[in-house]
Amino acid sequence: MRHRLLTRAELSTETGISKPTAGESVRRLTEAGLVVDTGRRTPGGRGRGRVGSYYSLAPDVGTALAVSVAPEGVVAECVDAYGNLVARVEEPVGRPARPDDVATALGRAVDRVRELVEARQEADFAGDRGDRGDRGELGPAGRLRLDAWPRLAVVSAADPVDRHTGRLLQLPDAPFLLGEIDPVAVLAGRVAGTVLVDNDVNWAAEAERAAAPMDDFAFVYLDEGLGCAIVSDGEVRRGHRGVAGEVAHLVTVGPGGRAMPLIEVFGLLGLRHGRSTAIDVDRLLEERPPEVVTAVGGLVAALATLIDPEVVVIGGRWGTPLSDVIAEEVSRSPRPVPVRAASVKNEPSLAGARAQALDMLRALIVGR
Amino acid sequence: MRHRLLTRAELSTETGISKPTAGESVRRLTEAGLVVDTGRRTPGGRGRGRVGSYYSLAPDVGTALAVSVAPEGVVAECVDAYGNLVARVEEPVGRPARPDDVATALGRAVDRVRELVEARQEADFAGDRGDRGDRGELGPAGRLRLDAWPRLAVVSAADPVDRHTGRLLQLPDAPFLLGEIDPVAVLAGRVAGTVLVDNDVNWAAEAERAAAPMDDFAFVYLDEGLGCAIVSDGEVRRGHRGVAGEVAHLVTVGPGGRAMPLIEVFGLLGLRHGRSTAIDVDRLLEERPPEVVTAVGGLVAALATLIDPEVVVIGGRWGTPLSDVIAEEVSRSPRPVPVRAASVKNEPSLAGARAQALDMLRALIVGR
DNA sequence: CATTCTAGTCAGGGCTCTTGCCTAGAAGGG
DNA sequence: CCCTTCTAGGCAAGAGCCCTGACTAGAATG
Repeated sequence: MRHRLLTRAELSTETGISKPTAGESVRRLTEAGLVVDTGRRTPGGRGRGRVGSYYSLAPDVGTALAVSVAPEGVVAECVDAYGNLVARVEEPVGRPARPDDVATALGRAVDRVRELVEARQEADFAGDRGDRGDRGELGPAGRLRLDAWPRLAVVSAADPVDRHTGRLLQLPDAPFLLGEIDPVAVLAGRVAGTVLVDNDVNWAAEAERAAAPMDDFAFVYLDEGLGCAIVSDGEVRRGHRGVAGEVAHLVTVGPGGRAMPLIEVFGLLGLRHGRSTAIDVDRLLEERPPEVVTAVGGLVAALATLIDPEVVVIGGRWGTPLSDVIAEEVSRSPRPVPVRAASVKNEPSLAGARAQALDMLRALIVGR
Repeated sequence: MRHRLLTRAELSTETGISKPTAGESVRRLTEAGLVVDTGRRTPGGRGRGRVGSYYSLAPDVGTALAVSVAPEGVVAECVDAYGNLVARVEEPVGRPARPDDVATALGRAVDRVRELVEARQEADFAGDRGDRGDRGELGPAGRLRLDAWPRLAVVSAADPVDRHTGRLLQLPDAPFLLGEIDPVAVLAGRVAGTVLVDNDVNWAAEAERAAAPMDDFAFVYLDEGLGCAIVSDGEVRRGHRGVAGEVAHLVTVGPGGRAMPLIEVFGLLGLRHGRSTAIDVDRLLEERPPEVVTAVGGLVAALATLIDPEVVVIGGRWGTPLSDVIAEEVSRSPRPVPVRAASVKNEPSLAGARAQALDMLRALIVGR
């Protein structure tokens, strides 16, 4: 998976397994249909010895789906076992997002991804036939009609997710952006295997961890919704129901030193959108009220005492630009903790979901 | 380890390994000195077949130490691989506990445990010789002079512990009961292998988990000091430095709805001992001020939002009796979470440390 | 005293791995 | 131009650990 193309001798040195065993393993894997002789041979130019045969994963080991579901719309990506992006579809949703619209967009995005994958396989098939035909070397792989269905899906949703059912959860006093949709039900008929759903913030934290490996940190996401992911001992910890880090209701320091839930601070400051429960990010960024910084400082302090993170990473549309001020606020507290802005800027949740999808696909291919 | 005494045939059915292989394994284990033929034979009375030979762990696989270090004093226990208590010593410390006194008590307790273990081995040795002599069957095990040194130690300390060094840490605004002692240094010359030190609350949570298996819960310990252990996905999570759950400084709801650190509430209510930073438990239990219940409610609410526990377990000298009132307070909050009193009443921290010591000893014996 | 039952052993064989050596086939130098 | 050198890959033999099935040892029972 890491090298894409290897001879048996290379596999032997790479893995430390002896040559005969590596050769025999490749034979068994080929027989099982997991590995194919690509027909390619080692170039004469490299070294002088005998030419080797390049093997690779069979083209039909399958693909995985990574999907991001947010109020703006749905993004669905299909990756293969090498981590290549095979297809990508963006499906916008009109604002305000109604649950039904989101669910349909999700279904449509995945359907369109499958069409793209099919088209691409068709093209590869034709190309393969052409190539091989020229060299008179049509491998068995070229003859297969491939299955375009992803073997699994990993979904990132911009709302709390029930760990066991995969359904989105409305928590009291928390913004609920997408509504009661059930991604597992929507994808059940569109994916061959598991559908894993989790909160976008948890996936973003996963991406952050991949970018800068850390065992213990907290990822605070400050956008229209408020979220937080907790990574302990190298894993995202989701809690019993899966709603660990749903910080909207955490008691913090409000205006005038009063104790109040974090989300209430925004209400008091008139920073919540009139009709929905979401935060008015544009206005917040204009006004940058110090009360908000103090309140977030309280959240970070609570994380520091309860989780003891190495660092608190701040992301989100208003969290990232305010991270400096928050860091300063926290540095003045009696238990300071390093605070920094998120390092993954581009679609962090999707990146995390994609990495997870790739991991799971590889495990599925390798595992028993 | 679970059965103490088994024949090769029993080992075979118990493990699912075939009889010849089980027999061969026992031969290898005996050769390696891990297992011995006890000389005992299956009683004629049970079944009719041929008599079998009972094998057991070799008597020299070693023991492990579990130690609890608290302001009242030190308790040291020695357990064998079966989980038997081999020796126990209690070493009181005069109050107020001075760091030097605690360190000496720790060393003395461990020394006395070793003396007890040695005495007991001497007795066993004599007994063995007597028994076997009568039956003319002196096994090779009886001849060994055993090593009384524990192979590892697990220490529970009533203060925050640095995860990497094992030293006790003074955190700002938190009670510091034992002082800057370094259990690893004290035990280095008294234990053959690893010395693992952790906070008493974490060990108590471990004991709680053993009593009622739960994957995600928080354990709040309310005594002279304030502590909290966080169990996520079946493991105690210690955080980066190891001070996760040091809640004394957590911002909560103080008198008059003001946001303030938890420990400050006790200061305002005059519930801290004059000279030390510890809480005056007796007075607290007399007065049972509602402000304390509200403040603890804030702590539980913070745990509920950040950790999403299945239940919050409350222990400690004043936490246990107040757990009902706290549960009621929490049930009125917008995010209620089940709250109950701790179920392990008897030396919970030592019980947790003992279980860990046993686990590690067994891993040491089995592992490579 | 033959039968029955259990503990333990023996023989043979399978699977997967190893090492050591051999063959195939290309490149390069005298 | 041929021989040497080098790499890919295959073959043979054997180690290690496991299995199944059949056998032996030795006690209790009727």
